[in-house]
Amino acid sequence: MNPTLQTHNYLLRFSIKPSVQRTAVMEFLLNNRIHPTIDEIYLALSPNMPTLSKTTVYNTLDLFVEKGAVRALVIDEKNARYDVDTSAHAHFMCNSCGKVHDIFNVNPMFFQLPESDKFKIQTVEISYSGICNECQGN
Amino acid sequence: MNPTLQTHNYLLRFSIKPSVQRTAVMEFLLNNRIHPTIDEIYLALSPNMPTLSKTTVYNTLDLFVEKGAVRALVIDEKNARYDVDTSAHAHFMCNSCGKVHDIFNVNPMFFQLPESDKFKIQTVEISYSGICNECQGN
DNA sequence: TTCTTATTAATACTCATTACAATATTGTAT
DNA sequence: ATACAATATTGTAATGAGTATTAATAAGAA
Repeated sequence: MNPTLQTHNYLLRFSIKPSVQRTAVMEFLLNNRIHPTIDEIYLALSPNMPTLSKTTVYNTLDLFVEKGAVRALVIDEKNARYDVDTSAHAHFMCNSCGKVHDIFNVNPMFFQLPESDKFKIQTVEISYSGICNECQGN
Repeated sequence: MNPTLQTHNYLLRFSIKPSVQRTAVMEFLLNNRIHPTIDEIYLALSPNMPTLSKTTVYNTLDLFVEKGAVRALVIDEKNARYDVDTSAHAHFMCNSCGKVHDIFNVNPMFFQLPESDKFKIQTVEISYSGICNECQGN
């Protein structure tokens, strides 16, 4: 099974009709777990898809989020970032280089939604920041 | 001791020179625990300070954050929000009205920084989202 | 095919934030 | 007080992410 067909099926599992553009975006997300911004996705794909529009990348990611195939991260005040891994895990952003990394060794309890009579709590996001090793020459 | 003088001293504790503008902004933050945006602060103060510039509000908040008097929240993808309460607590944003509220009944352990040999982790932010009671007519 | 709908593309627009330059204020030394 | 230097404030312009709109294209059904 070639990778594109695999991605096709992946999209179908989320009830997303797999167009060429959607498949390309999803394939990029699956193969590049870097929590990319819209711009990074667009810049990565446009050389091989010269007609690709940035608007399409926006629309595609909105759709992926709506269908639950992707999580939008609110950790970088500059840009929205997207993560294909929707399982419970936290993120770290380096304040120097701006890269976002996964943090998996976080107690799963932390992702339980707290009880509240004031709010119907639906999502959690646990975000860390600091400096990555590359940025402190270590 | 009048409120302004109190705010003066509050700023001094963070090594912030208390100008008229800074005092007004801090006083607003102390008296309005609503995690306001820059615009909300500006709109609230400008009637009584007609010459106030929005740039000053930006500069002031940047300074407050730098001095540790205020925390910038990254929870609302639309705007930055600011919180004078720098103690360990989480936040909830309503996806309908956009208001941000404090969540205090979160296990203090959740705010401990995890060990990592890849990153020097310096801050945590725990953000919840969903729908508030006002927005679901309840 | 032809009609209809969904998707993509291109462009224009909005609006938060930043950059920059000019003015005003404050603190200090004389 | 006055002069000077440092800091703070203001106004305007620029940037750039995200959104809205509309036209063009592709896909699907009849």
